[in-house]
Amino acid sequence: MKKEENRIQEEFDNELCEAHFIHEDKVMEVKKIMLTEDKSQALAQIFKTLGDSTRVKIIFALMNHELCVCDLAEITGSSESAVSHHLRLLRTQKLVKYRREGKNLFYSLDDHHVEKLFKEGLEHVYE
Amino acid sequence: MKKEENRIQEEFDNELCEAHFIHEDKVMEVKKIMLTEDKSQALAQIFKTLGDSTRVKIIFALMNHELCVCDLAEITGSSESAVSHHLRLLRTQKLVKYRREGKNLFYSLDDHHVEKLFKEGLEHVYE
DNA sequence: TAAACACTTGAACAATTATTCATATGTTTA
DNA sequence: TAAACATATGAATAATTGTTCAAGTGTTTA
Repeated sequence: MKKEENRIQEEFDNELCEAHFIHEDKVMEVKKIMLTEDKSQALAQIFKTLGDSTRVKIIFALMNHELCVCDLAEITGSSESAVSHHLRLLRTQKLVKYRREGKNLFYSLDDHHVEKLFKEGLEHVYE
Repeated sequence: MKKEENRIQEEFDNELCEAHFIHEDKVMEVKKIMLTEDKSQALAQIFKTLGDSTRVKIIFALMNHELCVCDLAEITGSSESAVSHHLRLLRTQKLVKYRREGKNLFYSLDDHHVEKLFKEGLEHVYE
């Protein structure tokens, strides 16, 4: 993650030597349409969330069944605590939701947009 | 990343208390179709690669223009060295390629499958 | 109502990853 | 051929993240 100081330093650099960049026209053009810092980070965040093999397994499992934490622990081969931490992350990003039934919390997917993204990724893995 | 010892421990646990898991039927069913460890990690790896805002910017930029390292450094607002490290990662994963033209290396995308994935992610960000 | 159960949570630790810095490589230009 | 340039790279550091462990919450059951 980039620090504020760097951005300032870099803006300072720009003023001193604008002619330094090889393809100013292309750079300007790309800069015009470039994603904002917020969008870039939001996009990176989604991918980051899917970028862990335990969470990949959790999502794959939930694409097929509503499941409780200990089911997911068994399926993914991780501890219930680890799974619970992952589910918290997925929950705060609104990718999963849950309902309580007695002692169990049943988790399911809460974002079919991400499901589409996930399937697109799957296709890549299967060539 | 999960350690080998854990997997062994957990298989040991299974033998001792199989009846422990709440929804054996669902669990069995999901286990049957579950991604292999390799596929899960490969899938996680793709997402992980896209899960960094600097790389997001690099890919977005390259979707629009073939660009050299110092252009990308300017566009993303990171140092040339940092960009170069990111490009190496993208290169080893065959997401980008480059051609040399004099002193410059021009980078471009090398995997339109990932481009599709990226665009799918973009749609998510733009709601 | 106490014990058992399913799960959550915070803190600590370990592993991974991004960035920087210094140096190295390959190319062009003076 | 030396200097300048564009980029790559390895090592070091800093930040982030995944997992574990111990303790906590809410629910059911004996």
